[in-house]
Amino acid sequence: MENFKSEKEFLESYNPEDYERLSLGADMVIFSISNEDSKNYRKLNNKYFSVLLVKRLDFPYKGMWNLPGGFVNIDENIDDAADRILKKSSGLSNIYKEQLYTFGDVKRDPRMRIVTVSHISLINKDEIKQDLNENAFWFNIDYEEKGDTFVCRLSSVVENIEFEAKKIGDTYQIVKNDKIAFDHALIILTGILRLRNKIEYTDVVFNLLPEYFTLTELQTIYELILGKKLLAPAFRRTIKDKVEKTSKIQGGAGHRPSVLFRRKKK
Amino acid sequence: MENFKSEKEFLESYNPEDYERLSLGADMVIFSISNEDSKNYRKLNNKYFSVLLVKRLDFPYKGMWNLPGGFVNIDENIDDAADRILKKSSGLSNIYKEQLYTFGDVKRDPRMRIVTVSHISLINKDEIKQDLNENAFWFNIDYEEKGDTFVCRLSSVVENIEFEAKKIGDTYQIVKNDKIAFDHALIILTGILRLRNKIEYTDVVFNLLPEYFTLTELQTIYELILGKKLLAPAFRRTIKDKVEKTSKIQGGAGHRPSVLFRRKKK
DNA sequence: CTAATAGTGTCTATTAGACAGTATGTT
DNA sequence: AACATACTGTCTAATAGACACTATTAG
Repeated sequence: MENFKSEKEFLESYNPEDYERLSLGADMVIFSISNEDSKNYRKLNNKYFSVLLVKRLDFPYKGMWNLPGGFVNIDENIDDAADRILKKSSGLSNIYKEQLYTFGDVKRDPRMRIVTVSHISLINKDEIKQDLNENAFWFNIDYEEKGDTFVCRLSSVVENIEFEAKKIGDTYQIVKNDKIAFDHALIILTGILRLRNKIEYTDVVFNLLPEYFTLTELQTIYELILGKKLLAPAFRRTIKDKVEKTSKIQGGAGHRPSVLFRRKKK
Repeated sequence: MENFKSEKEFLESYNPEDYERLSLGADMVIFSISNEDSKNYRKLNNKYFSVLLVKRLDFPYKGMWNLPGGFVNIDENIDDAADRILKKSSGLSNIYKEQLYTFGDVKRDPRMRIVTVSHISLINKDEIKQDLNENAFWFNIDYEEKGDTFVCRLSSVVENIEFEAKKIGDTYQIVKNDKIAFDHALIILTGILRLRNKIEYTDVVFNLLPEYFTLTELQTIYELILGKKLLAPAFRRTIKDKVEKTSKIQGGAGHRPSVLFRRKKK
């Protein structure tokens, strides 16, 4: 190595082309809650935990589904690329997002070496004002774990998808999948697990909700994400410091109306 | 976009050079536990939570400290690059590691766009058989948090370092640092926080220990990483399902000898 | 014996789980 | 009135925190 007198001198002689380079992408696992109107006036709406997927129109994996994503530009921060993709897919800005994991196996993309920084994002999809891209659909997530096997069913108006993963040590491996492109099934799985874990010790759930909500709605969302039922008294006890009662009331259904709560700011 | 008849045809026409590319690195936050012999025959050894840093001999940031790291080769998985760097810095293979976070701000490296996938790794440094690189040193970590401020002191035989970060929302920002290169202070901080969090609900600690250890040693390591004292009876209660008593005993000091435990495998 | 650490018993406080019961809208 | 959900009271079980006490070694 040559001997440079100063950092400035070093930088001027430095040629980035000397190193092999690759492409960097950002993929977004955008989660939200979907409502299905109930036919029975007495019953509450059905709620679903859902994820946004886009149908691929081009090779590779043409006709299969993938996560909203794109390349990180050479002069763009990863965070900014993630925000740009979120904005493009939903029209929304200032959305909750966090980095999930970076997937970079050499052959994950058949075109060339593309490393992707995956993110999860939580949105209240009722805030989306624009129409979704015509190839983008919300898929309701239903998953179960039996021992080391994780089975995930994704259902939308246009297609039903099922994939399966096996836990080997600390990592999961996709063992069944024929409709999700690239390694995106693994990314979705990683996102579900991250959110399930994080919902227990953070306040991220509130990003899925409108400003005012009932405690039953909040509990249902916890149940959907955790994949199990909770007992109301215990749930209300643990959540009580995070929310505050408002004077608003949600009525209109064939049963006792519910008080609307709001996230408590400290 | 052209119309391709098959995935094969598409791939043959695809030119990776059409996209701007960048360099990918992998940096390793290698944690271990250091022992300092006690002068008083009655007293236990002092233990420290420590991290491996390397002095930079070249520009940029010549003379400052950085994490062991390197580039991810174009035909190399990120995991394999991380293992290669671990092997190079410690001589060890099959070490515990996990991906930490991907840092990719445009200007994080003055040379060019380098995105780095940081990892944490936990080792028992007594297993290192080879000499460390002459510019690599173990730094004992001592940190404290006061409100939103995180102060971290790193001390080694050759240098003492202090850096400070402020919490803004969910993220930390380095506000004082003059001896750590690049954004590596932030990476170290992120690693400490991740480990502190993870030690509470996983079994990763055991990667820092030899096969046989005393419960007091184990408790001390928890205390060092968590940055607070624990009560022995409560600690022993919570840890008891993860360890098993052996018939070995650690004596030789001026006090009651201790039973050696081992990690319980299921 | 003494200093220093190892290890246990037990009381109390806090938190989680379970279940039963009461309350209150709309049709 | 009846259904469906909203919401609360309270008992019990499990877990965490605190402290005091006993045990055991080298010198």
